Amino acid sequence: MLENNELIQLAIVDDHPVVIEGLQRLLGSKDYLNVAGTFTSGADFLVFMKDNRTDIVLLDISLPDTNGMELCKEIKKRSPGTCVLVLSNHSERSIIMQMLQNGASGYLLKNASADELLNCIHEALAGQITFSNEIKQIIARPSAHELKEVPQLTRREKEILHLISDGMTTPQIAGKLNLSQLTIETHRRNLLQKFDVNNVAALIKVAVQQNLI
Amino acid sequence: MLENNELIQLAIVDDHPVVIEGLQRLLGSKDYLNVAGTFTSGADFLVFMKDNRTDIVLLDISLPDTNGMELCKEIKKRSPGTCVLVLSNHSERSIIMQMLQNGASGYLLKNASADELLNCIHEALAGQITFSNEIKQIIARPSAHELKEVPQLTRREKEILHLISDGMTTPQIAGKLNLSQLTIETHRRNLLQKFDVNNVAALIKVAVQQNLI
DNA sequence: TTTGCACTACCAGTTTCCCGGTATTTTTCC
DNA sequence: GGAAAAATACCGGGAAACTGGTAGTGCAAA
Repeated sequence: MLENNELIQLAIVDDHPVVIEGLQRLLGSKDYLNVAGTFTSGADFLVFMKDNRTDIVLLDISLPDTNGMELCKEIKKRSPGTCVLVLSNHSERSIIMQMLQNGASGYLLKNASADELLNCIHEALAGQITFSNEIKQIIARPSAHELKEVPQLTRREKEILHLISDGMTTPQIAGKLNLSQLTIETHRRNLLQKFDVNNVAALIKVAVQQNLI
Repeated sequence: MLENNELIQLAIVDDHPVVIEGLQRLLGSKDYLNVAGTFTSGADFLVFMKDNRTDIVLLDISLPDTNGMELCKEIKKRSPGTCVLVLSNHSERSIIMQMLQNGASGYLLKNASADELLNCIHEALAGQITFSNEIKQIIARPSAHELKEVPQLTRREKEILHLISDGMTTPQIAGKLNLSQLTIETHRRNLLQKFDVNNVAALIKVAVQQNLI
């Protein structure tokens, strides 16, 4: 917890110097925070962290020397109290969610406004999970972001999709619904076709990612 | 878009009268919105909507006559301009995400504070996707909410999990990684054991839901 | 240096899934 | 009431997945 009137120590990790400079100009003018350091590599930041309290780090994912996902994990491991706010051009739902799972407190795309960035910084420091509006949109409706159409499923298809995702086999589903195994097979086939995938692993992945399950 | 000084028309749909009453007390005192109607059934609300502009509806999921998921879809179908803000005791990630996919603009649990509710109402009306803090927490880190431990995966296991979720078969993965099919089979076996599931469908569902993919 | 973990590989048998479609009945909606 | 959509069922063959384990090598950490 920050003491009253103590400056927020903020670090920036991004492989593009112009991004760092822009962020410095924006954030450097705020009298409640101190841009304690800026880095173009993950390794340099990890060294910095050893001797410098960092309340929050604005972290890009694409770095020359490290995988941002692993770096995020490593930051949280070494300094659990440091908030990681991802600032990235990667807008894939999968990357967003994995970064959150690896300990990031928040995620914004680089096109977020200055106000949004500042707001997210404050929310993260307040202990909240924080997303920019565009990230919330991606999380809520990934298909809209990917310009894909979510397949329209019939009542029975939805039911069977859920049962498949619970790990039930075709014989088990047939038993539960009192239908022929061949009927279940046809529904599975139809599901694979509607989602344009070849097997159940890809089907379930897309269905969960598109918030159908 | 609301005209300046025009009251926000808000409806409440919940099967518990005490919840409705509490919300009315809270919201009824706000001079910028009008509690246009309260309903304990989905059907009644749909009838109401026909003749009454509703800018935002606070919607429970468990209703006596309808499935809240389908009701949400139906509301958005009949009146796309109406914001649906889910107010529910259901905290399962799966339900949250399905409601969002069905068109809800936001989601809060019933234990959210008055301030959070009001804030979410404003964000939803501003065209944003909005979550209470607890919902963001659940979305970001479902395992923490479910008091489950996310399995620790080795580097190879992660790689193979991703490839499986992309729909690749064991022979295909073996070819891609230059490993024996039997090696891939062992990794798959280990993944199933770590996640305590019986097949790949359940494996991928849990992995995506826990934000590992 | 030793121990433990990760990774690789083995393999036969059984079960399940996917593929190539086609066809009939029931339900829903206009 | 009719058309269209949804649901049900068919079925053999081949491929893939799952199951029951066991075992050896290399690397990392203590």
